[in-house]
Amino acid sequence: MVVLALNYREGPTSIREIAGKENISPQYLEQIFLDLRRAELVNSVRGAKGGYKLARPPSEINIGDVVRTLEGPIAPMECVAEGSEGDCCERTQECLTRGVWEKLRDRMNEVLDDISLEDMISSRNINP
Amino acid sequence: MVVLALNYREGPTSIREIAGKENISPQYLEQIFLDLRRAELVNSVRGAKGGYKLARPPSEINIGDVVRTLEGPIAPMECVAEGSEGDCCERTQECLTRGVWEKLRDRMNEVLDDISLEDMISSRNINP
DNA sequence: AAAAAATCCGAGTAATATACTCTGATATAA
DNA sequence: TTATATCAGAGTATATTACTCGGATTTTTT
Ligand code: SF4
Ligand code: SF4
Repeated sequence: MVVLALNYREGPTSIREIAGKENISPQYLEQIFLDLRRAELVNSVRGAKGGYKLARPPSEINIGDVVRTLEGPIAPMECVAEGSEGDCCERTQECLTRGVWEKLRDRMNEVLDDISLEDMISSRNINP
Repeated sequence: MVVLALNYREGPTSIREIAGKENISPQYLEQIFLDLRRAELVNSVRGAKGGYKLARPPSEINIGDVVRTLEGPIAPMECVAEGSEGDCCERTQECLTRGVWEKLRDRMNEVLDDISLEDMISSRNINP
């Protein structure tokens, strides 16, 4: 996604190109981009001279969206993951630990939702 | 550890007792407590009527210490884990993503280091 | 003294997740 | 027509991790 952000003004970028730059196998990268496209974070152009490009400007795509798309809900424990409400453990009521995971989960999402691809390529807002 | 915090004034608590309360197998719990003792978060008393007790008051034991002891370094990616400086990836210099993981790692540690066992059993400082 | 109750310790196992590959189909440009 | 791409689903293989097992040691109770 960082490579696509850098190429945002250009035409589509092919998997081959990105895979070469980042030392990832094209086949694996392909799976990743399929998920990104289904989540509408990128658009695809099929056929020769095709490839992928960001669906929105880099400033409007945050890392939280990317990570949640590729890795699922951001959570330190299954029981506080978005979508698994209660079905993971029967003692969610009396559990004194759950609150910790909820707080951690919320901070994690905040951090990642607060960084955009634009921030990453301009190295702003990440390390002071 | 929450159970030990609740029993802090009493004598040592046995694995059997905790395992029963929390629905964990005693054998597994044993392994966990061995690590906690080696990290000097708990003291052990061997023999009949023995068990474990917190090495310090609940207010002086934070969740970060417990988690790092049992799960290793708190980090969203291997390459930003404490102790794996550089040896995980050769492109740490030009990597634009690493800064994100560093920031996330720091915030995660901050959250967990800021919650003590005392906070958990009194349900303060966790959920407003 | 013997038995019971507990921690100590090193291995070993089994299920699961995840990183990654394979094969083929479809679409588009040259 | 050919080369270059994405699309798609299934399969594999490795590593982690949750968990177990067997036996030794220490202390209390009988
Ligand atoms: S016991 Fe608490 S922390 Fe553990 S899975 Fe259940 S609700 Fe979550
Ligand atoms: S490429 Fe960057 S984020 Fe990935 S392992 Fe290397 S340093 Fe870490």
